[in-house]
Amino acid sequence: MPQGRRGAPRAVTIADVAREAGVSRATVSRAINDSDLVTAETKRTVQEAITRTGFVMNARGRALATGRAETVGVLITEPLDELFDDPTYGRVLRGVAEGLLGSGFLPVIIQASSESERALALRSFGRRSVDAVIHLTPYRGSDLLGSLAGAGLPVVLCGQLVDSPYEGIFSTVYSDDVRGARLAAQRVATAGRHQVAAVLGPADNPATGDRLRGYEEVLGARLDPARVVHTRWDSAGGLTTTARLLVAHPGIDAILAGSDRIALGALAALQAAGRRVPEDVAVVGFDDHAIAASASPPLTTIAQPLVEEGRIAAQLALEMINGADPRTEVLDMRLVPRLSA
Amino acid sequence: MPQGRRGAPRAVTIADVAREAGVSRATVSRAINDSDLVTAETKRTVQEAITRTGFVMNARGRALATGRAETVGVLITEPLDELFDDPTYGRVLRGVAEGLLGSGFLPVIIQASSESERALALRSFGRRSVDAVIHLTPYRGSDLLGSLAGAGLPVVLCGQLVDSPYEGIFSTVYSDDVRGARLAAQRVATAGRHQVAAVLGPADNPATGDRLRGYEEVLGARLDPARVVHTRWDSAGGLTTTARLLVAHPGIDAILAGSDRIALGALAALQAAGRRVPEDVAVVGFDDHAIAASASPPLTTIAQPLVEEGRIAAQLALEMINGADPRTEVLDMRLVPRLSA
DNA sequence: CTGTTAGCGCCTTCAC
DNA sequence: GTGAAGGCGCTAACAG
Repeated sequence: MPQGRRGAPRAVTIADVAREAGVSRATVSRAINDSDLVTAETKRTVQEAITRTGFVMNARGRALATGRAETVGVLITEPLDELFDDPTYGRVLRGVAEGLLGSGFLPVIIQASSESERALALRSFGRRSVDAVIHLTPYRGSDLLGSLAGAGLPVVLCGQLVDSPYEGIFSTVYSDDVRGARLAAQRVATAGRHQVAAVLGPADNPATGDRLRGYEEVLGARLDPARVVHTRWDSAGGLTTTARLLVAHPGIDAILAGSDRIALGALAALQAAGRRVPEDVAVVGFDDHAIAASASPPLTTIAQPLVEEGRIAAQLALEMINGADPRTEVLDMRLVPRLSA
Repeated sequence: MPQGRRGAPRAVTIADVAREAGVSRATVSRAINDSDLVTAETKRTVQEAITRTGFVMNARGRALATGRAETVGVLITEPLDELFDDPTYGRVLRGVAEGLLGSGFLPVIIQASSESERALALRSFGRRSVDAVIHLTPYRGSDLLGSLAGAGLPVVLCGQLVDSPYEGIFSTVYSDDVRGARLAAQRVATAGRHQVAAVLGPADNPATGDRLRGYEEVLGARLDPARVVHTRWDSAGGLTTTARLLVAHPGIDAILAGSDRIALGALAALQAAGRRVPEDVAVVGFDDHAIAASASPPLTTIAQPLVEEGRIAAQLALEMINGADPRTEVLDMRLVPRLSA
C-alpha cells in the first residue's frame, strides 16, 4: 500500500502506538529497544500495536534524543570515475560494511572530489550528520585533515600518513608497506638475483618511500641506487621507464615494481627487449590487482588485506564513537607467489 | 583547535549564541537562515556571536524541526567493485552531485548488494534518514521496488522499467534505448550494409529488448532474426559469440553490438577471422565506454548522456521532496562517429 | 522586526 | 514493571 506519497498524512508515532496498546509512550520506547524493564507480555502487546498501526521509528527523533545518528560516513576524496580501474576502494568498502553489520550503524559513502563538495561534506560532519568518519584516501598536505580534526568527531584514516602528525587525534589502519616490500625483496634474494632494480611509483607518495626502504633493508648492495627509478602508477609509465632502465643497466636480473600496473608495463618492456621472465629477469609486482593473475607470466606480487582493513576501520570507528581513544592498527601484507619471480 | 575529541564538553547551541548576542533563540535561527525578517544590523551581531562561540548548527535538531534531513540517498544495488569497474555509475553520480549542488541537500551513497544490506537500507529509508532516494540500478522483478514504494518517500529511478509498473509512484529518468539503437542502425544502413547482425546483451535485460526494437525498426529485412544473438555484457562474450556467428553467417557486413565491451570482443573475433573493419564489416558499439575511443579501430558508438541523467534525477528528487508529483524524463542518445562504422 | 511559546519524535531520569 | 514529565536543538506560529 503506497500510502500517501504526497501530503504525508502525518506519520505514526510512538504516541499512536501507546494509545493503541493502552500503555505509555515510555513503555513503547522501552519495548522497541528491548529493555528488560518490560514484561515479555507487554512487549508482545506493544509489538501487536506496532504492526496494527504500521509504526516505523523516525530516525530524526531518535537521533536528537540519543545524540547519535547511527551512521558512519565513508569519505572518498578522489573522483569516482577515475577510480574505475582500481578495485581497491570497493574492497575496503566491503570490509567497512561487514564491520558495521550488526552494530546498527549504517555506512554512508560521501564523495568529495571537488573543493565545493569537500566543503559541503565538512559542513555536514561539523553538524553531526554522521557519528564518525572513515577517510579512505587520506593525504598529507591536504588541509582537509586539519578541518576534519577541527570537526571534532571520531575519524579513522585508511592508510599511513608519514610522520603521523595526527597521532592521538585520528585512528589509523594500514598495511605495512615496509614489511610488504621486504617480502618482495626476499623473494628475489633467495632466488639468487644480484642485480636488482626498483621501478617505483611517484616519489611524493608515502607508500613509495616505505617500499623502497623495505627493498633496501633486505637487498643492501644488490639494489644499486642507480637502478632505482620513479614513474607513474600505470603500465605506460612502467613500460617506458623499464625500457630506459634496461638500456642503461643491461645486467639487471630482477625488477621490483611499485604496482602491478607498473609491473605489467615492465613485462612488456622485457618482452620487447627479448628477455625471458622469470628465467632472465624476475619481476615482482605490488597490490595483487586483478590484472596480476592474468598477466603472462602470472605476476608474483604482494597483497594487502583490503577487506580486513575496512573491517578494522569500522571497528575503530565504533570504538571511538563509544568514547575510546584513537589508536593505530597495522596489518600484514602477504606474498602471492606466481610465475614471474 | 581540535577541541575535546572525547567527553564532548556539551556542544554550543543557538541558546548560547542567543545569550552571547543578547537576542532570542528565534532571532538567531532566523539570522542563520538568512530570513529577511531580520535587520542586517542584527544579523551581524548574531554572526559575531556565532564566530565568538564557535557555534555549528546541529543537523539532528534541525532535521527534527523541519521534517527533512537535507540528504538524498543514492542507492546502488550492485557490488561496489562493479561500480568502480564501470564508469557508468561514476558519471551518473557526478551528475547527481552537480544537480544537488546549491540545493542544500547532500547526496549520500548507499550500497546494498547483499540481502542484509538491502534490508538495512530499506529500514533506514522507512525511518526517514534521507528525504528521497535515487535508485541507480532498478530492476523489474526485484521486490526491492515494491518495498521502496511502501517506504512512502520520494523515489527516482535511473533507467527504464518495462511496462512502467510504478508510473505515478516513482519518478524516472532514462535515455531512450530505442532511439539510440535507431541511430546505430541508421549508421550502417546509410553505409549500404545489407547483412546486418546484432550481438546483444542478456535477453532478460530491459535495455536489450529496446535496442533490438530500434535496430529492427530501421533495418527491417536487412537484420535477419537468425543473425540476432545474445551474450554477456563483457568482451569475452562478444568474442566467442561473434566467432560462432561468423561461421554460421559468413556474409555478415555489419555488427551492432549491445555494449562497447561486446563490440571489443567482436573486433577481436573479426580480426581473428581475417575481416577488416570497417571495410569488410562495420561495427557499432553502445555506451561510449572509455575503451571505445582507444579501440583499434576506434569504435563508433552510441553515447548516453549519463551526467545529465544524474543531474535530472537530482532535480526530480528535489521536486518530489517539495511535493511535486512523480514524472518521467526521457533523454536523447547521441551517435559518436569514429572509424569502425 | 523581535520575543514568547509550542512543538518535531524519541529517550530517560524520577517517582510510583 | 510502568507512567509522568522534561529535554535533545532547532523552527514556526503567534503576539507584540
